[in-house]
Amino acid sequence: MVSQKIRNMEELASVSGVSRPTLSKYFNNPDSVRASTRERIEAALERYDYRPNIYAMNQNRSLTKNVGIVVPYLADPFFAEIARNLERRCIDAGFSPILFSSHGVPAYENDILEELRSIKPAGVLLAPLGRVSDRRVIEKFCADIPTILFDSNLDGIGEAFVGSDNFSFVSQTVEYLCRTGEAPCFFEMATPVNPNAYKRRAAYLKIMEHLGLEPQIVKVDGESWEFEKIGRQGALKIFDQDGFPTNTILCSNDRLAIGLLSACYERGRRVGRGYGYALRVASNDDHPYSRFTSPSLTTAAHDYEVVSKRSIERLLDLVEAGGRFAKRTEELIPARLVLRESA
Amino acid sequence: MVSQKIRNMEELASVSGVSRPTLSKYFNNPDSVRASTRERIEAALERYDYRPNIYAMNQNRSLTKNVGIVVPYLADPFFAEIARNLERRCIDAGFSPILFSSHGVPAYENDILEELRSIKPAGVLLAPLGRVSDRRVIEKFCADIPTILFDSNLDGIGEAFVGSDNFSFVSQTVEYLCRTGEAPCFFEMATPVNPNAYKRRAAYLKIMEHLGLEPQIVKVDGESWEFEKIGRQGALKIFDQDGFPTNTILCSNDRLAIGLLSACYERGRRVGRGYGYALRVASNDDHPYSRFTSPSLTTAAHDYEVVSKRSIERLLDLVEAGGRFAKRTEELIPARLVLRESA
DNA sequence: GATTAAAATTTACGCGCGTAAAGAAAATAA
DNA sequence: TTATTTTCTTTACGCGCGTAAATTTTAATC
Repeated sequence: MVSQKIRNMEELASVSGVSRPTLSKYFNNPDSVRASTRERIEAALERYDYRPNIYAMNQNRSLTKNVGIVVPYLADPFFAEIARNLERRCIDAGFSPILFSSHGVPAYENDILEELRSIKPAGVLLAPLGRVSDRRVIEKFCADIPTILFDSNLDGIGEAFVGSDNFSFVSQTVEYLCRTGEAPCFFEMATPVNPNAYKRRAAYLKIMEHLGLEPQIVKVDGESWEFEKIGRQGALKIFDQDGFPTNTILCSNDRLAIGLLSACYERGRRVGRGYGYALRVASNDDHPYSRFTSPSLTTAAHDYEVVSKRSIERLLDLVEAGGRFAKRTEELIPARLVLRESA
Repeated sequence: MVSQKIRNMEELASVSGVSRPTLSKYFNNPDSVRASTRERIEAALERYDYRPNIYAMNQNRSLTKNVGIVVPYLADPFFAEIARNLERRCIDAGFSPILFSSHGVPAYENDILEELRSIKPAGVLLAPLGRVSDRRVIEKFCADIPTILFDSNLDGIGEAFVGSDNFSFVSQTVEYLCRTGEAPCFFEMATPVNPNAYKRRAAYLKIMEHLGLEPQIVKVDGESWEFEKIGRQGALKIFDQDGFPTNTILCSNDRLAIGLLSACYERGRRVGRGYGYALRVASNDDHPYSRFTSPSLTTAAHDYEVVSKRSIERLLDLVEAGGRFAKRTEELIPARLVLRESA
C-alpha cells in the first residue's frame, strides 16, 4: 500500500497503465477484460487500495447491483435467520443486499418501498406484512421494481412467490398427532396478520375432514406481532374458563406455542407425550427457540436453506430476464417434522 | 398527481416556478427557504410526486445523511429490538439508517466497515463483536468515520461509548438473590465473545467480596453466538457430573439462562423460589423471551429506550460537532431488576 | 506473414445534483 | 420613503463514473 491516495478512476488509470473505460468495465465485471489486463489492474489495486464511488457508479446507470430484502418483523428470530441467509447468498452472487424490517407497521412497509425505489435496486425480495399490507402500494411497487415475494404470498402480486408449503406443515403435524394419540384442536389467532395462518387453518380443516375427524378451532384475541404474549394470555384465559376442547393442541405457529407453553407451566399443566402428562402440544415453524422451550417443542420445520436458496435463484433469474417473467410462479417448499418432547 | 413524470430537479423547477438551486436548498433543509417558496414547492410536489436521485445527491457531497447501524448478531432478539429502536430514532432525526449485522463473524464485521466507508455516512453506530473483533480495523475505521460505539466497549476506540452498566446489572441480581436466600454461583462461558461478560464476571467477584461471601464461578465451553445451546449443553454436562456448587445460579446473560432452564426442565430440576423448588435461577438482560420461559426469568433489564436514545443523541452531537469530540465519553445506563418466577 | 476477430484505447458526452458567485427581488428595518 | 438584510435567480462549473463510437492494438486462425 502506497501513501499516495487514489481519488478516482482517472488516477487509477494513470498509475495502472490501463484506460479509465477499461477500468470501468473491470469493476462491472472483472471477467470482461483480458487476463493480462486484469492482472495489471489488480496489481495496482493492491498497491493503492481504491474503491469506486458507489454514488457516481449508480447515478448514471439504470440498474444497480443493489438488492432490497424486506421482512415484516425482524425481532422474530425466524425472519432474522432467513434474512441472514438471504444476505449471504446475495453477497455471494455479487450483489449488495440492503435489509429492511417493516416492524409490523404497514406505514413503515410503505416507507420502505418508497425508499427502495430511490435506490433503484436490481431486484427486491419482499416478505410482506400480509393482511395489513397496503395491497395497492405493493402492487404498484412491483409494477415498477422487479420483485420476488417470499414467506407471505399476495395473490398475483410480484413476479414470483417462494415460500413454505403450509399444507405440508399442518398435514405432517396433524397426522403425527393423530397417529400417536388423540386428534388435535387448532390453536390460533382470531385475526392473524400473516396469510400463512389462514392457509394453515384451511389445511387443518381439510386434513381433519379427510381423516373423518371433527375439527376444533380455538381462537384467541390479539392483533399485534407479539405472538408469544397473545398465545400466553389467550391460553391463560382458556384455562380459566372452559379449558381446551382436547388434550392435544396444534398451534398455528411456534411463537404462539411458546406463549402457550409458558401458560401451561404457570397453570401446572404438564406438557409431553405419555403417562403423567396432561397435554400434548405441537406446532409449526421450527423457530430457533423451539428446542429450548420447556418441554422442547415438536414442530414442522421450515427448510430455511432451501427457501432462501430458491428465493435468491428466482431473483437472479428475474434480473437476468430483465425484470419480468412471462408467467408468475409459486414455489412451495415442504416441511420436515421435528419430534421433540412436547408431543 | 399528474400523469406527466418529473425526471429531475430541472423539470420540477420549471413546473414549480422555483429555480433549481432553490429546490436543492429545499431538499437539504426545507426550513432554509422562505415560507412562501416552500409552499410553492410542496404544492408542486403534491402534484408531481418527485424524489431526488439519491446517487446524484450524494456523489458530490462530502457528508451524506446516511447513518450506519451495526450489530454483532441480529438473530439475537435483544439486538433486533435495539436496532429497531435506533432505526426509528434515526429516521425521526432526518437521517437514513442502514442496518448491518456481523452475524458473529469477524470477517463480516470488517466487510461491513469497508462497505460503510463507501457509503460516506454522516456517522455510524457500532456495536462491535467484541473479543473476536479486529481491533486495528475498527480503530482505523473510527479514525476516518465518526463513530459511536454502543453495547460493547472497546477501550479508547470511537468518539464515545453508550452502553449498559454491567456492575449495576450484577449488583442488583446478586444482592436480590443474597437477600432472599442463598448466595449465587455465577454461570458463564469460559471464553465469552462479548466484553460485557468479562465486566459482569468482575462485578460478581467484587460484589461477593464486598458482601464477604465466597464467589463460585461455573464456566462452560463454547465459542459461538449460540448461547442457548451452549448454556443447555454446559448445564446438562454439569448435572451429569458434580452438579452446581450452589442451588442458586446467576447467569451471565439471559440467553445462557434460557439454555440452562431447558436443561433444568429436562433433568427434572424444578426452578423457582420457595418450598418445593430445587434451584433458583436469575440472569441479566431482560431478553424479549425471558418472560416466556418456564418458569419466567428473574433478570436485570436493559433500558432499551434510554440506551438507544442516548446513543442517537451522542451521534447527533457528533455529527454537529463535525465528526470529532474533544474528549471520548463513556455513558453507562443502569439496570432495572425484574422479578419473575425463576428466583 | 496475412487475415480476422477480440479486446483495449481514445474521445466525447451526459447523468442529476451540489455549490459557488453575482446580481435581482423581496422582506424588514430605519 | 430609503437603506439594509435576507432570499431567490441566474449562470456556471464540477463531481466520478457509465457508455457509445471510432480507432488502434493485441491475440487467434489459417
